Amino acid sequence: MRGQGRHGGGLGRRRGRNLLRPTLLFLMHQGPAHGYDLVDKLRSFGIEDIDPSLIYRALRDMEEEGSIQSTWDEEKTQGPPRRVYTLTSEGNDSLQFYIEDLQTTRNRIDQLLKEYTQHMRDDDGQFHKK
Amino acid sequence: MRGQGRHGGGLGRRRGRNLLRPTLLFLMHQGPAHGYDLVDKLRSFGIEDIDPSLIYRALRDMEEEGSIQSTWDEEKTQGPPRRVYTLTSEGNDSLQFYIEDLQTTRNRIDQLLKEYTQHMRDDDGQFHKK
DNA sequence: CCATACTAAGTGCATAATGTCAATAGATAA
DNA sequence: TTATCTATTGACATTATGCACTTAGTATGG
Repeated sequence: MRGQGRHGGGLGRRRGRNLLRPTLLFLMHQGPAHGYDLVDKLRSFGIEDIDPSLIYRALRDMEEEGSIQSTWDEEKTQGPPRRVYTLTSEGNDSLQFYIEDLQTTRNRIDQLLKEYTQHMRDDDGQFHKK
Repeated sequence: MRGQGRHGGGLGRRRGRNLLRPTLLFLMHQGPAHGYDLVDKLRSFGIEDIDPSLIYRALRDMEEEGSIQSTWDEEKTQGPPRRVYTLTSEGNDSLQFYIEDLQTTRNRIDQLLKEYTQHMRDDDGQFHKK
């Protein structure tokens, strides 16, 4: 499996990293979906300059971790058969962890940006050699 | 050099949510500093469960990239000699890129969190099998 | 029928980023 | 002189990400 070994249900080393996984989990929280659709839905979250293989990979990895499950779609498609991914309750838990993690991440980014603009206002955009 | 080749002044692969480098650059924007001090100052930005070697490494890498410069401190210390790191104007530019990047990252996190709470309110916390 | 394009998913390899642990070495105080 | 804190560095392993390429089914037009 790619990625960390989970310990105690947390996000392990995936803490504080990118938005792909949490966004995927969120999308599947809304209902089952195919990889190909997810590639498209991710666009509206700003995840667009990404090779589709990364998304398929994330899905496979999350399945190995037990966050989602897949079966082949019964219905006829415009091409080869599609996998339908469904969130498991472990995946739902994982999503909760991600959400909390993202909240603290956002707070930290906020703090940095705030202190930055504060500093810029006080000191007029110059960095100080001394 | 560790890390990406810079192309056109952008952040390359270093975009997203890792706050170490932008925070370091911000701290040095306020004035020169030693690695050992920076390790400490980072705590107030929530960066505390981190091995100091990662910070020293980030500093060395950023020096190779030209974002900062170092000299050995003249003054006597409580231990071995210390490096003093100073932001360069390239580093200042880099900080600007990071700030902008963090703004868009925050917006995306915001969007995800908002849609998530929205979805939870509408659909009562259940994920949907169908 | 055949070329082309789109749909759908997966593989392999390379490189970049991150983490862990230990080593070195000066200063200080017991 | 042993231990502890200061200060930085190095080696090695693991994890994450990006890119190029492959496989294959379906649809469409000539």
